[in-house]
Amino acid sequence: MPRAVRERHMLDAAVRVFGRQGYRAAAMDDIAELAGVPQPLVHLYLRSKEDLFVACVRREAGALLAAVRGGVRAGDPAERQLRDGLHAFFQHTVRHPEGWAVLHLHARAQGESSADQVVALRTELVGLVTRLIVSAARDAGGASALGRREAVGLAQALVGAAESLAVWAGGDPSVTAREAVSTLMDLTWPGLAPHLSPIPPSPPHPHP
Amino acid sequence: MPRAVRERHMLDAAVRVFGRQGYRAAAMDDIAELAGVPQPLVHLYLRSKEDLFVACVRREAGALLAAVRGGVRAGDPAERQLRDGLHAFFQHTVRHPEGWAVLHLHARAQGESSADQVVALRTELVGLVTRLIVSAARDAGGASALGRREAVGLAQALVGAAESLAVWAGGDPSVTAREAVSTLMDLTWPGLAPHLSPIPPSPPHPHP
Amino acid sequence: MPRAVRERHMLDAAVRVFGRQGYRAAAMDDIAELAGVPQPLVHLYLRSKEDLFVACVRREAGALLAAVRGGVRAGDPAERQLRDGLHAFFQHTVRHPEGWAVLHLHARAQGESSADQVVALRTELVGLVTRLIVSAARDAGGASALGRREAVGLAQALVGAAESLAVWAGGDPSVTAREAVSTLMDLTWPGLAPHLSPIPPSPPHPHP
Amino acid sequence: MPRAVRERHMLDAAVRVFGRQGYRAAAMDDIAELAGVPQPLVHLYLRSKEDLFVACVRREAGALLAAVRGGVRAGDPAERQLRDGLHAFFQHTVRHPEGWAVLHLHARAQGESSADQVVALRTELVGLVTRLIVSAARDAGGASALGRREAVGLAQALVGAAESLAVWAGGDPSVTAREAVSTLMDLTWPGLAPHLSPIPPSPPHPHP
DNA sequence: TATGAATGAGCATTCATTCAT
DNA sequence: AATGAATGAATGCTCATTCAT
Repeated sequence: MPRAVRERHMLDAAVRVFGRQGYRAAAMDDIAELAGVPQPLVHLYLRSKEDLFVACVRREAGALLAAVRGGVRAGDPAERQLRDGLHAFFQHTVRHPEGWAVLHLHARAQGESSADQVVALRTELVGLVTRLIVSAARDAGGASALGRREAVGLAQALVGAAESLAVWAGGDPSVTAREAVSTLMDLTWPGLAPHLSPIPPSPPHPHP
Repeated sequence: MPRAVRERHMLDAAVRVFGRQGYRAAAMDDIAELAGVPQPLVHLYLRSKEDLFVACVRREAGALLAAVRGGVRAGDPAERQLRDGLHAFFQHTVRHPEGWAVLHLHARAQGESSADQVVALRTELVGLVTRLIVSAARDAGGASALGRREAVGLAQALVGAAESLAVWAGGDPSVTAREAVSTLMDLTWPGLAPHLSPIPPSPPHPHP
Repeated sequence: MPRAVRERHMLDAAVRVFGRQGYRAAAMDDIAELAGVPQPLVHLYLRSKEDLFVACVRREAGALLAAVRGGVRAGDPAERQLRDGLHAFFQHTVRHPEGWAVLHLHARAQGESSADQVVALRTELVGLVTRLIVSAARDAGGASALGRREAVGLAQALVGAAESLAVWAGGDPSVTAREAVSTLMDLTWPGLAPHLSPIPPSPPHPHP
Repeated sequence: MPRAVRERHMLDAAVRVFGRQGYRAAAMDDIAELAGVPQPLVHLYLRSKEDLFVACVRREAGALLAAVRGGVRAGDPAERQLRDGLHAFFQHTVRHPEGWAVLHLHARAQGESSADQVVALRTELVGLVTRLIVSAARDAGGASALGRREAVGLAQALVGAAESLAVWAGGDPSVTAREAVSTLMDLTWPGLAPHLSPIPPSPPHPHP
């Protein structure tokens, strides 16, 4: 069996165990057993428990980010991009609950190196949203003055709301990704739209 | 020294240590030392490490909830109540970073009993917001049909956004509680208002 | 059982195990078992394996040095002091073979801190002999020019010879401490005496 | 590359690593890496860690013995032979510090098989000196009765003194091999000479 | 009641050694 | 013959918890 695939098995197992038990409570023995390999092999491949954890976090962060990026088409209008990005986000977190738990629950509470990965992920996501807002606002002409700092604040709030809904959707199977998107867009698009479009779409929510 | 005050010292110390190190990494020795009591006394008063942790979570959750409740006046209009509640929330989390870390970072990741406390806290906060929305919507007449489930979703998103901004404000001293409130209200009030007022109050952002 | 005596038992056991197996081969478990205490207690009392080893070395070095010092009377003539010191040295090393093994065999080969203890012990012993030689030479008048460096060299050789004979005597029960003293004095006194007495001591130290 | 030379490289590396770290602390990995060969090859050639160590000890013991033997001319007078042998001894130990460390510091502290090699080396050296003394004494006629046992004792002391001076010279570059020889001869020759020369050669230190 | 002392269980990590090629 | 890969065994150490006073 090639090394790469063995290593992936180990990471899979590690994400599962770390996601369920947290860093300290997770035993290297359990991870090795779940991966079906002798425990020293885990050390041979991934050096130490901390390195293994950081590798998990990095992989899951990368996967989530890729999912979000992959769900968005660059040329689309801002609202479309936002909806698509959120949809991809919810779909990914719901489909990978342990990875999401590692990122959202455990990685921030453990050593610097793993927390940094999460900070980087958040920075990336916030940046994505911020860029979307800023560039759309620029297209909208000078109508509304929206500074960089304000945009970042809005993006922080948006990402936080999305995380919360991801947990909500993850814990209740009756909540679909699509519903989470609608909920979040209903709540925030009216506040966002005026900054992003030249003419207020005469009634913001046209209900004839 | 009366038992109650000794016990409070222990909880203070425990919140500090748990908040900084997390559940597993925190050593009972450290907590006892910081509290200035011999370590078996902690067991005598709080039974076990897990019980101690749950007690911390319960106390901090209660304090946060009390702060939010205390910041709101019942008769005020919905927007006022929301703003005041958020302000109290941000102020409390910023002023009690270790307690906030225990609640936000660690409590959800450790055993059922502590996670339950956080769920209860969230349920309470979400309920607060939900009741605000629902009752305001009821006052607004049948204008907009907003079901309980939709209201819960919105509240979840709102609370999540608030948590995110609390972390943001906690990590950057230049961000005031007031700015966090504005940011969140700017983002979400336009989406909320139509449901809460009889007449869509002359479009929130008047664009002639 | 008082702490001091428990700790001594641990050191006794440690000296035995370290003396027989060397530092790395010695297992903390073995030491604890031989001492009749649970293994974490050893860590509680003596912190770490290295600290335990250093404590052993320090104790054995101190004991050997005390034995040598205790065997010598300050006012006696140089030859008498040398004989008595050597006798005490051989007697002690033969009676405490494991302690001697720790000092002579293992302590110099392990970390700095333990090697330093041995260096200190040797420095002390060499200093003892050097002072004996130098002061006796001074008493002898300017007859023979014996510089400090030469005296140190002679002392180094003497101590080395003594160590070798200690191993010899330790390995062969038929060799008594007294015989080891005679052997070493026969070999070295004729070379030493001329430096230490004004007139080739028809009686070396005339006591009228 | 022929097997013999590969094997020598391994022994070279092993002596370096063993000399610096001691038996247990030395890792087969380090030795293999320093020798520039894959680690299983070391096992293939030298069977096991212990065998490798014994091979090192045997080689270094042989080299030291050869150096001493090579420094002495058989027909020379006893004093000359002793001086030359010591000179060769000091020169070799100073020039091969790691080999000397293996022999003097580590080999005696590890398993029987390596300790035996050191015993054999010492026996050889002691035998060399003993034969020198005994045969010179025999030449000297019955003047002094020097039994075998006495001769062995003297030789033990002499070799021990030499070892001590070797360490002294090894640790202080200002001490030359020649100075070490002088020091040791000054100390011991007066005690040795009477046994080795027909007529106590007009007392070594003339006492009228 | 309160405390100094003790202990049993668990865990990450290292290393010599051996397969499978 | 020679090597990359794998593994079983062992070890130092920490910590929550409980006695004995």
